[in-house]
Amino acid sequence: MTFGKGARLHLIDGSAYIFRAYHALPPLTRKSDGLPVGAVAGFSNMLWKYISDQQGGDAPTHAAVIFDHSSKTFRNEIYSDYKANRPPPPEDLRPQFPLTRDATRAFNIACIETEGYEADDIIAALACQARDAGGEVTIISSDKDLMQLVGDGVTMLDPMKNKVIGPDEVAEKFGVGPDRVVDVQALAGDSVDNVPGAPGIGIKTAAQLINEYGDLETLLARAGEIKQPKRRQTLIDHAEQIRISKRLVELDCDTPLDFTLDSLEVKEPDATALLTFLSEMEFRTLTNRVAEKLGAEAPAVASATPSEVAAAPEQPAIDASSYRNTVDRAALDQWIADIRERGYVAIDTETTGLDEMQADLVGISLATEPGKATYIPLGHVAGGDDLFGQSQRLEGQMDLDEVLAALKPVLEDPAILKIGQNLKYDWKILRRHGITMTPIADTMLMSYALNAGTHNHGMDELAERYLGHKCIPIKDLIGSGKSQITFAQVDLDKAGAYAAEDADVTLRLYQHFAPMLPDQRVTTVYETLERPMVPVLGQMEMAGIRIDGDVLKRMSNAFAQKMAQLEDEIHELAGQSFNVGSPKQLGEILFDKMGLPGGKQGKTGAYSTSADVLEDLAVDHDLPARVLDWRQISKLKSTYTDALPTYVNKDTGRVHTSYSIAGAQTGRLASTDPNLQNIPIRSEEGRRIREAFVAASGHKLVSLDYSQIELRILAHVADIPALKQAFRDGIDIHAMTASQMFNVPVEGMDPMIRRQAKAINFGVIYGISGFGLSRNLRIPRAEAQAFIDTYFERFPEIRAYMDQTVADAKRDGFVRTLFGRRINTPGINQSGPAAGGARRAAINAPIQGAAADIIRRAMIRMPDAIRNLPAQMLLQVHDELVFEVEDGAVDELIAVARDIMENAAEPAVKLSVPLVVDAGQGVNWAEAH
DNA sequence: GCCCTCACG
DNA sequence: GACGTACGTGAGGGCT
Repeated sequence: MTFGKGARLHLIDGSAYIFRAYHALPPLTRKSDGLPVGAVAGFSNMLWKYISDQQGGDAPTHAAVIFDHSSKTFRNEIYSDYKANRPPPPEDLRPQFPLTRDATRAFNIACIETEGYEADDIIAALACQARDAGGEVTIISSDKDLMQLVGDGVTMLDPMKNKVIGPDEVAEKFGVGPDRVVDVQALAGDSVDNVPGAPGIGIKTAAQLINEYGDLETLLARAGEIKQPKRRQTLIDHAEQIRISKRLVELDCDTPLDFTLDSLEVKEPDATALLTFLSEMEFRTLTNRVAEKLGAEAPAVASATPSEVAAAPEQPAIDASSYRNTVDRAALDQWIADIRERGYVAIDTETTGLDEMQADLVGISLATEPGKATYIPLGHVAGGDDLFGQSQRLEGQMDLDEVLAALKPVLEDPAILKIGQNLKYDWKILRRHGITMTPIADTMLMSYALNAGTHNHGMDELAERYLGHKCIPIKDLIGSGKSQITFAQVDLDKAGAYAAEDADVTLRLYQHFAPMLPDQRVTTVYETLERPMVPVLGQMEMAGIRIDGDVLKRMSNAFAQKMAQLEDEIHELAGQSFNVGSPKQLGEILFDKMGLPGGKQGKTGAYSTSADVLEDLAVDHDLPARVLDWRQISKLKSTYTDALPTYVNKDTGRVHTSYSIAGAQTGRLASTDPNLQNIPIRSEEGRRIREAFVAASGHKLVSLDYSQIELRILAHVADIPALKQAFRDGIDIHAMTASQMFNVPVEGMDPMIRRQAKAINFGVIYGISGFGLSRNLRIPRAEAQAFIDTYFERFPEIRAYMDQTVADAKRDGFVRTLFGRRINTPGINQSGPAAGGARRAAINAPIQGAAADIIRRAMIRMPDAIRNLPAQMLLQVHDELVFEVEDGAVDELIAVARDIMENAAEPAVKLSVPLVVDAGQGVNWAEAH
């Protein structure tokens, strides 16, 4: 097609892609030879995503990726310091530049660079030509220097935010239209590119001046009329420098091009060329993905590191058709003999659901070496509808009890390792059948010890990342949504392929991860903080906690009444009826109809109606105050009083949460289905929900919680003498902080002062900012910043610790807790706003993580310590453990459990501050806490 | 399935 | 000079 009317040209800013890819990804290297390829990988992924996204009716007819060629351009002749303070590209990025060109060509997209010109110049020339020929141009970049090109026929697209940048967006950024952007840039200058501009003038002022005088030349000619003396003098003194700046930022249409627009026509990628490139780069996931999409065979991708090869030589490909179901005793006995001989087995159970307390066992799969796996179907039924709602058991399955009886000695044999993925699930299922698996290994927890912070640890993700294998999705077997069936209804062949594959994959993951634990120095973490959690949490979850449904029911009714009443009042105040629960509708009422102050927020453009905002409005208005009340009650009702009773198990009459061991980045547990780690306590109405968590008759609930554990850890790791002494002396730590900061005595301290010190103490743990503290305390930002400055002056060790932690994270790509837990920090070397978040997370992780380690250590020792007491450990809430104890044994339990908790760090770590545990007891959780 | 909001440590 | 801002979670309801 000849370029002309109707043609659509996409111009991709290649250099921006490269740097974004480089900073967004950890420093990957090609496994076979160590060549750095992280940026190439990210770049290729972005190109692939771009191509995949361009399938609609407005897909481009022409496209090109444009690169910068060299750092010296004609602009250096205009101004020798242009881009002079830009650091050279990182060592490991440099060899990747030519590879990104290769990648572009492999994707069959035109690849353009010209000696002596920046990518921006070429983009400008192409955009002009294409526009003049009657085509439409989209520049894929968020570079502000390109915004001057926006106009008729030319738009930009921010590839990260997927947001179109048109004249309005340009005006929003620069305060002037695209045609005046260069004037503003000339005045404001640019520190990144070292464009001087006019000193003391930023974009805001520049836009104001240009809007007042029309354009830059008029402004410079009439500079003498400017009222502000300093500004006037600046413009007069620096007129020449400003004109040079304009020439630096200005892009013109006359960059010589040695090719035509027609040559940029979009072509289909050549499958062979593309797949060859990707497999040579050893991008396994992308190779497979591209092959699948193009309907081509993926070439083999080299993968294994030397240590992996040693662990698992010549693994056969994962092939679901190679497995055979085990359906008779002779075959089962053979498997058992094989397992006994080897001393290990990978195991996976298939059930009718996700709730281990309710799901029925449907089958068991086993694997003993890569490629050697089987499925033992036990409870499969006919799929279709049956006569009386009775399910028809399928032929060709062994008897469940017989199989379990045969496997039990193996599964409980202390000399045979049972390997699983998320083995807590299978452990609980089998425990319900009287089998207690031990010893165990868990590939999910191995990955967590190694890779926390980098990615999640589900089997499908691990298989894809580390084995280059895409597992059969469960949805392919049981469907989804309303028509979903249970695994019991899946036919035996399909079930066998799926289940045996899971065991096979688990075994391979085990072989992959096992040698890496010592390599990465996380063996101790895995062995002492991860693996032992499985039986401990398994028992806690199976114990469950009793809930008084009547109490919740009564509260729910009361809440319903109160909500209805509040709703009426709110509608009355609003003058119309609307859904109070809809932030969208509420925002429109508050800000459009009533005209209250409080602007738009967020990328969706919706009004924020968060509690923060409503609290400010509530000072002068009744409606937001009522909405706050309504929200609180609505939350309590829907999330707690209504939802909790639905989780009561029919058989046990108790609620059984499930803890994720590998869910949180820091080592904390997370509680789901239901979440029992966020039961209300801060408000009085909410706190009463805890009255419904009750002990069995003749028992009490006992709660033990660590006092200030994170601050104590901070005092220890950052080695802060004043803080450590205060903890040793048992002084009120927030009052002590306030006393040090504001030079007031601890005795008779103003509670407000103490409150502020407390907020700062917590803020420090989170990587404090003046902004955050000012919002939290509702004080002016300058005041908050002054507090923080004083704090760091009084406790300089904290600043040093924070700087050191961030430096470590930047150097290593991870931080560690006192106990060696490794938390990876990808993104710590990013630049821009995202870096702030990564920094704070890196500062917080060792503190939050060490606290998590300590309570894990206590929990792991607890079952043995309390084995002779009539007591059970039921819940963990980050720094709190909840027990159910017979009435007569409460005091003894408290003594024993407190001792374990207070000494949990030892002997691994000798803390320089004491750990203190507070205890409470009662018939319900509200009393006990 | 995403966003907003809010419950906890 | 501007950006976006406390760390870590899970769940329910609205809306598309």
